[in-house]
Amino acid sequence: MLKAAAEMIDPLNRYPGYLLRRASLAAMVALATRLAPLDLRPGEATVLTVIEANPNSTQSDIGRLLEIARANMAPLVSRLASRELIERQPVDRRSHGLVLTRSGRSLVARIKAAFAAHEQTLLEKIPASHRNAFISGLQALAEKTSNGN
Amino acid sequence: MLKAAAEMIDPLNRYPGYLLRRASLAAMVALATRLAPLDLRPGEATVLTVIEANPNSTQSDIGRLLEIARANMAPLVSRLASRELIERQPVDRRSHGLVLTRSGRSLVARIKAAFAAHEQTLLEKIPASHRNAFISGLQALAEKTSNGN
DNA sequence: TGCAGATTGCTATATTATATAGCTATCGCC
DNA sequence: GGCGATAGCTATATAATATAGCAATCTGCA
Repeated sequence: MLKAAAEMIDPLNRYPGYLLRRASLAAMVALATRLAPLDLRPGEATVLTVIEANPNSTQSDIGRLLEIARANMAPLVSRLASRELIERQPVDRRSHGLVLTRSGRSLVARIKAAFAAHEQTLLEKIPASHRNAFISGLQALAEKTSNGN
Repeated sequence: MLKAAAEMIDPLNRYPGYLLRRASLAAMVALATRLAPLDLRPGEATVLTVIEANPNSTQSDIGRLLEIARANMAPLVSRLASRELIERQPVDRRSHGLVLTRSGRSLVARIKAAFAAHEQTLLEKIPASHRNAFISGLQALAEKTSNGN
């Protein structure tokens, strides 16, 4: 009486919202797998690339950009610092700017290679003629709803 | 020295994988908000619509279809049953088929309306000329990689 | 200039989704 | 008849995310 999933009616398979979730989940698993050899989770790798692109940003700045709550940035940054991938440069007595260390810079090079390979793998699944429409659709859905936070 | 997120360089804004995650997250929050008045989370609402479309499926069947682990289906189904939205019909002494109760059926009608409104809201953000390419792109990324599970 | 209110980094905690391990009872099939 | 697979379930682990609150510090305005 076991029913194979393929034999069941899935009323959701045409729903963009459902597909979006499934696609995102699959991509996240693939990315996490790719980053595992670097001992980084996707959020950590992302923060490192943002620090490279915006040296001396505070962790609040980065949290705002990536929509990571301040409370969750603290342990994340702390772990990166304890691995000596980043350093905290004092900005004032309350905050500090984050910069990559030498080993952070070399790790970011590997992260960017992993990201590029990951994105390449995703794009390859989509016919070239659809890629621009696909990406601009994602941008429209990902857009923040104009709250300054 | 506060940097507005808009002033920072975001090296990820052209990455489909990153956009996918942001879009999916935004859509999930919107859907959860829409379902909150029904006291349902997205997964529960989804399971109810699948039961309607596939009456008498076992919870293992449904878990396979939606990729929800058996271990996590148990409490989910149990909660729906305790709210008398579904009933368990014995199939054999080991498993049972799930069917909607009367109140489950009327709730599913409201769920489907909420889903339709949600999907409509998502689609409206995408130019009509891009929608087909967008959806087929999502389908390509969401596709399971041919493992029988 | 001095103070009120905002911000920073942080801890602690709660919620939710997801994943693994393992258990018993039962089923299907050879 | 019995072995391996499956169903449902509990307990537990991991992770991402969210809120509350706190002390130190900063900023801007009266």
